[in-house]
Amino acid sequence: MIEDEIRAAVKNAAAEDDIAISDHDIKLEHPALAEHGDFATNLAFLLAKKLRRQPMEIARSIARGISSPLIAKTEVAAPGFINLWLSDDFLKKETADIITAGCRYGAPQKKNQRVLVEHTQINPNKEPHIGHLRNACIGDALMKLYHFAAYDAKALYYHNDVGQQIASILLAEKKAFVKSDGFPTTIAWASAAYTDIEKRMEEDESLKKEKEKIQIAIAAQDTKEAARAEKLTLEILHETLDVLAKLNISYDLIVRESDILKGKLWEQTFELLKTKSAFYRATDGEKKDCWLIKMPNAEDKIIVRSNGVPTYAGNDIANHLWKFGILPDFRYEKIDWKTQPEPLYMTVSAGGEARRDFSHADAIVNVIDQTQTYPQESVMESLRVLGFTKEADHYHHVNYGFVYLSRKTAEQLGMPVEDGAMQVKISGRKGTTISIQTFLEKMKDTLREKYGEFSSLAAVTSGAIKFELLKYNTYQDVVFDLDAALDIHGMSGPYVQYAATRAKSILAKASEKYRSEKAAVISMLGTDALPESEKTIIRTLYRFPEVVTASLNDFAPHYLCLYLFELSQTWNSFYNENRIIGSEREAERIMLTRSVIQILENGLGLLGIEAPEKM
RNA sequence: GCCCCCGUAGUUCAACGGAUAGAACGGCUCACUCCUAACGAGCUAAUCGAGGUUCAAUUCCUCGCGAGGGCACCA
Repeated sequence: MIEDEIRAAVKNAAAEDDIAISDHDIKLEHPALAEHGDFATNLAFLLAKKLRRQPMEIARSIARGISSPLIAKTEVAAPGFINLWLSDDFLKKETADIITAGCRYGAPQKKNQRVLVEHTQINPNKEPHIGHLRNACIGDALMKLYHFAAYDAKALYYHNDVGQQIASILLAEKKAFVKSDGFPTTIAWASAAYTDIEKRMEEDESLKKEKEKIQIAIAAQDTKEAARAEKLTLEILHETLDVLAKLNISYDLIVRESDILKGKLWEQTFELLKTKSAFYRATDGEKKDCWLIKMPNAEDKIIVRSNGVPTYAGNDIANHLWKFGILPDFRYEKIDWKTQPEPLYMTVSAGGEARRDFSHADAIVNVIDQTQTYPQESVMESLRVLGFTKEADHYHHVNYGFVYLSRKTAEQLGMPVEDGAMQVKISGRKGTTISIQTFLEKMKDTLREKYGEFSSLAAVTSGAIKFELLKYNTYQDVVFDLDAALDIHGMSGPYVQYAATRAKSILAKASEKYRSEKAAVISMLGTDALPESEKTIIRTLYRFPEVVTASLNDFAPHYLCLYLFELSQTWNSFYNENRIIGSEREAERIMLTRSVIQILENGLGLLGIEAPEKM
């Protein structure tokens, strides 16, 4: 990459000056102001103390020695920055590279590592809402980034089919206080029935007891309750995945919690843990007879209840030991639900086939909301306690914040809004929840009202919602505003999509002779100096690979959103001021247009967003 | 009480310890016979407070204030 070459040039210059530095010392940044160059380094400041010399003097002396065909100009700026300008040759070559590399441009170096990305994992008693969708979008974007970097990445969906909320739903089904007819989907019914039965149980002890019986029956497996739980939760899961499939979000493997139980993964985990002193049994007090894991920075976490049943954290430790290939593998069965892209696998406890590609992970990424940081840390700590420190270090909890709805959006969706509230929290209990389906329909209606029916309506809706959910720091709570998401004027998916569409439209009109890759490369490498307006675009284009790498390293898809928006702005501004077809630099500008389209497509693709031909 | 996260224009968000804190929306202007105007240009306005570390702090440390979350034998 360009940065490595610049580092080498700086290093050589320093060496000439008898200053030994490693690549690691040279921090490069893109200055905020164009007048400070394309790259800047603060190297002189870092060396000043060590060398007992003035930063300015060091900077001058190093800058003098910098020589590279990539660098056109070097300047020293007070109080000691070294500023570098890229050469036209580099900018031209890079633009040509974008066209030759095509959809692979920006891909980080190949890593032969397996990453398991667990995301979405919605409990089957909840209708998927926009908060779940944020999770799915983050997970899916990370998956695409990993695939782009040629990791062996798999998307896992953890299917919780034995929890106590399943027992509640089974009870609700048996009692039929809420009839299933009248609900469009099983999940819509389950969600409503669950809320209803939970309320009733608060007032009725006998219902509670009945539920506990069901729960024990489910846990025992091999019972009719367990069979019903399996069937019903799979039906709900199927519906959930259908909704996500409509947004092109898909998975490779469904891990069923029931299979963790059937495979006795917990029992094996328990035996391992018991050999460690940081895992202990409380002998008195409130937590008498519970097994806990010592937490260095928090209260010790209960892993096994006093009745001997593991908590969720316990099963999750087992789950992760499996992921790293420490515990024996599951069996797998291919499932075909027609609506998801194949192949989609599911764990099974018996039958099926053996596969080695779903465990033995080099790294784990769990997209799980912020409230679960403590249990996640307990899983990580357990790995450490068991001596799997390398695995614990490669365990990443990508936490993300709540999605609130803006007051206006909540009102548009007909949700109850408290007086004076600027934002509305999604809560099943308060009745302020809204399904992804309903949300998407509302967005489509809004677009139809504004622009009428058009071919890319679905792509724009999907792009709008994904971009809006991905454009923020994951760990921040965000306020979702429907109009902002759809606003072509703002920092939105449609804005970026529109920029791509307009560029594509130019290409479609361009003369045939400019369309080939060869023509592109030749024209870009011409000898004329690049006009400033074109340079501005290329200066944004060549940063794409850096942004991809940073997004991946920081688990931060929002870097890509910010970048794509900036590129779109730069492009729109250029488009507005400069004629492309028919200009004296027609060939070069058409090729520039091609590069812009390529980057927008590559970048949007990583976010799971289409760049439509027409809008 | 302990732990975590957050506090930046009126609003929603950026900013790897760097140079004049960026955008977007809103408001106020301008522009629009021209490759998709669903575009573009300009103006407006902000780092919660007090110390400290540093050549340099929105960023790191300490304290305070404010908001959210966690500290379940729920998941």
